[in-house]
Amino acid sequence: MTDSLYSSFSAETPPEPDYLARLNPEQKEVVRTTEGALLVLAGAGTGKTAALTARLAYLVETLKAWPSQILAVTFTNKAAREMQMRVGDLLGSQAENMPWLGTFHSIAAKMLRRHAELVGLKSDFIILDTDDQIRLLKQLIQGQGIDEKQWPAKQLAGIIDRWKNRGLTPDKIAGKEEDSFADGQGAALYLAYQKRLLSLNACDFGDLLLHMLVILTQHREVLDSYHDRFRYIMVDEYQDTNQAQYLWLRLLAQKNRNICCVGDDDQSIYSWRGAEVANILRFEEDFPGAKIIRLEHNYRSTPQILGAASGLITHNNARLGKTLWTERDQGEKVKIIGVWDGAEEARQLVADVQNLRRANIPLNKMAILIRAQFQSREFEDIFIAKNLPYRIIGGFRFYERAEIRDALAYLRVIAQPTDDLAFERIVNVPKRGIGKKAMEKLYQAAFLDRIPLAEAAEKLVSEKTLGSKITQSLGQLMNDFSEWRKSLSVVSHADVTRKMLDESGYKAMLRAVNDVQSAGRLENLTELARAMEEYDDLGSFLEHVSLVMDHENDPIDDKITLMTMHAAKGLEFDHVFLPGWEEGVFPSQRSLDEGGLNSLEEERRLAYVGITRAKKCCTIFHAANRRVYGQWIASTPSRFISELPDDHIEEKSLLRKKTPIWRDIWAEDRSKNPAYNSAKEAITPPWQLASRRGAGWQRAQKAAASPSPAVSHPLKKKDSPQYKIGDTVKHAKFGQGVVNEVDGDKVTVEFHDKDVGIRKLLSQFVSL
DNA sequence: CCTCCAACCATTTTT
DNA sequence: TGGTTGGAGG
Repeated sequence: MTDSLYSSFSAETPPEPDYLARLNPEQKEVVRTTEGALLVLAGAGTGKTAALTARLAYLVETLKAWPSQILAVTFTNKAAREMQMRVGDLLGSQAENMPWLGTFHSIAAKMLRRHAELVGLKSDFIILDTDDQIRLLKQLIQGQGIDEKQWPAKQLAGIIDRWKNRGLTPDKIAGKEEDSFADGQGAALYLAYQKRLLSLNACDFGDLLLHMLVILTQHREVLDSYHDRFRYIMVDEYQDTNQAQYLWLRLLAQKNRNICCVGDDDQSIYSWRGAEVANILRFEEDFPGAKIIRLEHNYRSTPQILGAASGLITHNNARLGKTLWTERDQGEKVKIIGVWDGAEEARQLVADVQNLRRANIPLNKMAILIRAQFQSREFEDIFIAKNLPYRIIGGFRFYERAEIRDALAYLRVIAQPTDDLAFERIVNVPKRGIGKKAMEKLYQAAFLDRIPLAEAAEKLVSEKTLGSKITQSLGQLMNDFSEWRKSLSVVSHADVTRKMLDESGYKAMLRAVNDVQSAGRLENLTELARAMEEYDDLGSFLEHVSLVMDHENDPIDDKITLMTMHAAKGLEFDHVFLPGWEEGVFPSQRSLDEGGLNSLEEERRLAYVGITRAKKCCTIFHAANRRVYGQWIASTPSRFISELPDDHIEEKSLLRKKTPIWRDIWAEDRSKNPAYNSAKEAITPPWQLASRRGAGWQRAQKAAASPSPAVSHPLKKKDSPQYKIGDTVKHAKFGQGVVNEVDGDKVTVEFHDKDVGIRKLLSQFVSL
């Protein structure tokens, strides 16, 4: 569209603003449909965020609402941040005042802090992490005299979480539900847990929404105030909402009814954590007269990739249905490569990567998407060996690492001496000789006087009721805490943190270990202090941590990305590699065992998400043999491969037997066996057999020498020559160093870089 | 109270 | 196979 075209009818219609002109007709319709309920079914790569942000800008620019009158919710902080940024680009300074753009949890927390007293909390309540939650539950379970081994706290945490996701308060747990834990004690434990949380002035994640639900249903005036405030509501990734979030939205939207939900039922991959696809499938019933707009013009992938993905997803039944199309050039077919085993898969994949790299394609444009974390090992090993820069997303998040959590616990105690859970966590880290017995005395003192643990500790120290050694070290700690607290008013909180990490002996403890991991841990702590500098004070930093829990790592470096398909949702790459497409791995046997057909469909949606991440090229791998729990297993290619339409794929087998007969096997099975789709009754893959057979069988198999790839593909031990003491060697990450000690295939190297220090590593990771 | 070894058991993950 | 965890022993 050109300017002249516009000017010709500008007399009646003013020219569209830029952000509208850039959109396609369907996207424009999304923007202009401001009143009433609207469901946008946005397929993968169809410019959903562009439409959503334009709609937000439009509402503000046409003066339908102030930025502060729009509620815009996302699931992740990343999505919220991106939306904030893009709205900022469109609206400029006006967008700075978007107080209600955020994740479900951050918005619910913000609301809850205003009305905390209505559910018995104070507005400065703390938000617990999963670790705290489990420790607390463990105490309650043991307190009830229940065998914690038979009924693990982790399981109860999961059950309570699911109850909360469904909007169920303890009084609503009845019948069968109660029985799901420790012979009917579930509901009682849930109630006890909620009481304990209140006494700690604490909340878990589920509570943020649950408490708000209670408040909004029981306090009309609060609900009214939000009805007046929010003229428009927008929800991203609606297919991921759980029952509680749905109820919360419905309450808030019930008066104005201006709610716009965006989602894609084909990309619903989080049912296992409470998301209900039903919410999106049922939208029209929930909001009678709702309008539905489909975004089907894909701007991301080639027709080949889209064709393969679309063909796959049609095997699902529970879907609203969309037909994606694209104007892009045909492109390459999806490649399917069969290999002998996991090691060859990794080697082959990396060879492909290096070919692309030689063609000057940056590593940033490539990604390896896996089903489960255990698959990452094989790739990490080869990345290090081949010196290929990589980035692993997910796995352990920064704020979930033990050392970071410990440091945060210290900070929490500094900020709030009443935070018992934090105190408990670090009182004996590093070791201060405060064990079970001393802790029992502390609990008792705290319980009798109804005071926090830290206060009880002060008391016992001054009364000298504990052993002299313990009194000494605990006294020192309490003293340190008050010193750190005091210095908070003198120096920055980041500096207090550095001081604290030193004086508490925490850093010294890590340094004393001196293994491969401790150096990284120390680095993380330094990074933590640095990250804190961006926050005004300790309180706001801790709030950030409990809600945001993420930590951007530099995406500027040219590295290949390795992550799960779950983590890849919403992202795109020119070249996508999908390894491990074998029955049992993907679709995951565990998932199938648990949820049957529904799970199979969810796995298929995950496969769809995986393929649609690719812009130009998509390569799928499957191995004939794989090691599972240290056991070699012959594996069958994934049924998903057989579901890809023939004309969009290109198969290559690197096995001796070139014929990919397995495709026919699946095809035959599908036509003959009506149970194909019911997962459980489908032919039993070897993987499943492995997980079901007892250890006795496994040993027998081992003795009988199951297919050993070490024979067919001898590992090139030449890659790791023998080193002598005194040799100067080089490591991809740690740089140069001198060999101190040789132990079989491991070497101990003293690296020149002092921050790295002395490390023991596999000799294959270093070179002369 | 701490350390060490055997027993155990292995998805996906955001907030 | 390998990481975690909890109980026994020092």
